[in-house]
This record gives sequence, structure tokens and C-alpha cells, in this order.
Amino acid sequence: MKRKPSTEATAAWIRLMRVQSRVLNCVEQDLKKAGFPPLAWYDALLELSRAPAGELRPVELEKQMLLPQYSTSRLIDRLVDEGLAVRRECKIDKRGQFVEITDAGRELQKKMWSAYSAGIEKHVGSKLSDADAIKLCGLLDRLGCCAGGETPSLAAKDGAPAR
Amino acid sequence: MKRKPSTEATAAWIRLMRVQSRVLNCVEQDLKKAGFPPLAWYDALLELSRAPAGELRPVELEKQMLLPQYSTSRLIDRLVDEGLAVRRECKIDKRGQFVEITDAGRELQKKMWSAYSAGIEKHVGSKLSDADAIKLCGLLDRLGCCAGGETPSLAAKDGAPAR
DNA sequence: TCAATATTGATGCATCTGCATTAAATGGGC
DNA sequence: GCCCATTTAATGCAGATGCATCAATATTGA
Repeated sequence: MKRKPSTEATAAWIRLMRVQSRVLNCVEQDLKKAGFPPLAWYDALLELSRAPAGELRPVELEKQMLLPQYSTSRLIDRLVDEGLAVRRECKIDKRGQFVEITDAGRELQKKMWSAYSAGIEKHVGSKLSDADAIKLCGLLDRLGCCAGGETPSLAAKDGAPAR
Repeated sequence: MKRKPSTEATAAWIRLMRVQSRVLNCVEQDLKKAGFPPLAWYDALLELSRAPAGELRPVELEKQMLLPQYSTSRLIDRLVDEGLAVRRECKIDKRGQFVEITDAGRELQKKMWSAYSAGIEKHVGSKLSDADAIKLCGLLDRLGCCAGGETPSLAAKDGAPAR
């Protein structure tokens, strides 16, 4: 069972891990310096703001964000604590609930997008031509799956879901 | 300050985040199921095993692994607790120390590599031709830097440093 | 209808992380 | 030599995460 992956595949793996970690760090750091909460909050707010009535079941959010259940639950706690979202009871399924974004939530999402998009441009956009970005997408997409493989929507018209 | 990054760049960013997170998760999970410790331990053991006398200053390790100082310190604690490494005093600089890998450490590193390499093959190698892996590397390398940009060695002869 | 199973969401607990601070040692300037 | 900034490593503490489990409701199927 030796020598399984080619050197090329291994090198790609290493790059994928290191580059992502660095770039993510840079963007997160920029965001933090600008006084904003973590990217995960942004993602959640974006998903909520896009949802039909600005509300989602935690389960849906969880799937969108590729987060474990308890993690979503706690993220919602924090959003609610900060007044960025509210929990609503779900009449059709009493186990569940809806999480609805508030005006403050929508506002924060928009404000964060300025800083966030600047980060993307600075750490990704400025280093890659559009053509290369497309190539990169294509290659990464091939690595898509393995567990519960959803294929999230391709374009991000106004804000990018990350992670 | 609107519309900064192109849609292409944004899409690439999203893919980079999502794909990495998924692939890493898969590999980590496989490793865990096989009864092994986290990837970070492997990385540390690999760096140590490659170092001249099987020993490194924590500071060096930290740079190799792109980890914060306190994180390295605690990782070393755990390795030492498990008998995979030992701390040695550093005669030439009494603040510092050397961390030396033990035989058990070397052995674990080798064992982990079987499982780890299988994971890389399964989740990366098998989905990409060597040519494409090279292209992917090239594109990712362009995103290289921003903070403290080191360029780690390209090939991984026997074991891959990750993250 | 009722029992067995599955889904939804929260939570206790141990561990891990990030941040700030500390302590010790070094090195440089004077 | 002496003071001060720097480097090296550890740690206390608050907050985050992973895991397992729980409680409540829904669904399935006999």
C-alpha cells in the first residue's frame, strides 16, 4: 500500500491545504481588523437574507453551510443574542423553528460585504486573471464530493457564501 | 467600493473554501476512523523526522507548520505526553529548547502515512490527472502569500506536510 | 391506534483555540 | 557592565468546538 498518490496529487493536496488556510486567515483578519464578526456569521446572514421570507429552518441553514448541527444551533444563538436574527416557532412542525433575519442582520450583512469583497479582491482577485479563476474553479470542482455532496449554487450575485 | 472582485474571482474563492474544507474533513475523518491522531500531529512528526538530528526548535516547527506560537507549544506538550517526542535543553540558548522525535514518534509517523496517503489518493489523486494536479498547483501557488509568506519545499518524498 | 424509528434542535462536558500576559534569556547600544 | 528592546516559550482565561445524549415531536408501518 505504498506510493499510492502520485507526487503531483500530493503536491496539489498540500497546496490546497496551505493556500486555503493562508488566504482564509488573511481575509478573516482583515474583517476582524475592520471590526466585524467572523465569516461564519456573514455566511449565515447571507443565507437567511436570500431565503424566501428571510427565514430558514436551522436544518436548512446547516446544509447550506456544511456545518454540524450543534454548531449551527450555537451560531444561531449568537446571532439572536446580537439581535441579528430571531427564532420563530414553526407551526407546521412543532419540533422545529424558523430563524428569521432582522433588519439589523440585513444591514450588517451588507456592511460586511464591502469589507469581505475587498478581502476577496485583495487576496484572490488581484492575483488571478478571470480566465485563471475559471480554470481554478473547474479543477476544484472536480474534487467536489465524498460525504453528503451538495453542489451549491455557482454564482454569488451579491455576496459570497464561504466555507 | 462596490463590485470589487469579479464574479470569477469570487467563485474561485468560494470553491477554495468549500472544497478544502470538505476534502480536509474527509481525510481527517478517514484518519480518525483508522484510530490515528489528528493531521497536525502527523505534520509535526514529519517535520521533526526530517530535521537534521530528528530535532527542531519549537520556533522552527512553528514556521514550518504556519501555526501560532502557543499552538505549537501545546502541540508539543501533547506529543511529549504521548511519548512521541521529548524536550531537550538547548545549551546555546537557554531560553529555548530542542524537540526531538522518539522512535515511537517515527514509527507512528510512518504508520500514519499509509492511512494518510490512502486518503490523499482517494480524495484528490483519484479525481485528478497528474497534469491537472500540476495545473492546480500552479494556480494555487499564485495565491501564495500575504502574511509572512514562506514557500515550503515543493515535493514530499515520503510523506506530505499538510495545512 | 399504537409502538418503533427518525428527525429536529439544545446542551453538558471535555478538549481545543485565541488572546493577552508573563518569565526567562539574549543581544545591542552606550 | 548595564539598561532596554527583542526573542523564546509557557500559561490563565474566556470563548469555541466536537461528541454524545436528551427531549420533544413526526412519521412509518403493523
